[in-house]
Amino acid sequence: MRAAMPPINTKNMSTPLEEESELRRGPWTLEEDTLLTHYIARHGEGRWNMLAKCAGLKRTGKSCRLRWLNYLKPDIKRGNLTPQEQLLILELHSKWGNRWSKIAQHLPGRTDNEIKNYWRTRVQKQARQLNIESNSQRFLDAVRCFWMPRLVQKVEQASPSSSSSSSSSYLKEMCTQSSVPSQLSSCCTVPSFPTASPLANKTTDISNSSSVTTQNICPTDSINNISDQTEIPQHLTGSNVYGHTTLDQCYNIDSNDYGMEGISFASMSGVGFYEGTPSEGNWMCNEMSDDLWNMDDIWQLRSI
DNA sequence: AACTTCGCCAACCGCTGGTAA
DNA sequence: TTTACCAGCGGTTGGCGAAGT
Repeated sequence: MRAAMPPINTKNMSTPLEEESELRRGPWTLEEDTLLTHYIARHGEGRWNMLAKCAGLKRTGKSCRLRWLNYLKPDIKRGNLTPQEQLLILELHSKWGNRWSKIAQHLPGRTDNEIKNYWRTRVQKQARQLNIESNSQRFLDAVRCFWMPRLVQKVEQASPSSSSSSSSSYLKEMCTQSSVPSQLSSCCTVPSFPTASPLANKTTDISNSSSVTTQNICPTDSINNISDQTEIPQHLTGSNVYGHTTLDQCYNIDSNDYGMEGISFASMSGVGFYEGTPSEGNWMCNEMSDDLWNMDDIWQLRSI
């Protein structure tokens, strides 16, 4: 956690109007944090504009609210997102799109800002590296076929105490820990990767691989059944999500092609998804910095 | 050691919807 | 019904530290 610093940058320079009203901007100081925290402890949150004045803060109500919700609130969780949380974000984003606050409601202690930042810095980075739009169906497919199984795997690895070998039990646990309803618990089993060492033939067209057993990963119904009192726009759900086919399709990891039917190398090649040899920087083999979605990692899984 | 680039994330901005007057 | 205000949301910016050269 970065310590709050006094405003020193130009962004914090007050305009004449702001000087007149003495409104402060930029990073919060410890003193301001204390003022806000103590005031809310005594009077509760809400009515932010009034709160800002009454607490003696030279901040807008909006600024106070943001500071409280994203930083000072006692139940804010700090540190990296767990694989469970990442998985949940990917799932819920595929369902709801950029509804950050809505997604955050299912990740206790995490803020919409944090999730939004995660998406922008981690997820969209992968999209950039794959040279595809982060909201495209291709990217969605890639997320489901590679990243999510990887996360499920991580969840499994992180929970060795569980007696069940099925990822669904871990996800049940995950759903129990978070506020996600248990409907999600029926989803997500991991594809069993072949045991042959993958690293020797990274350039092999994996659509030719044949020894993967079929298992389902996160049926859409499970996600769709997440309790949701509000209407979900049609374009964000099911068959119309991102203007494409149903979410279910890619969840079926086919025994012959890793569930790659929607993300085949042939279909990728047309958009630069897979072109040339590993040394040419194609998406399979370039050095992705994010170990959560590194094809080397994915290949290594096959030898587990 | 100095400089540059990159990634993270706190905070701001503009917009929207709800509500009270 | 209209207007003004407020809370909340999602998009964007920019500072800082880490990593790379």
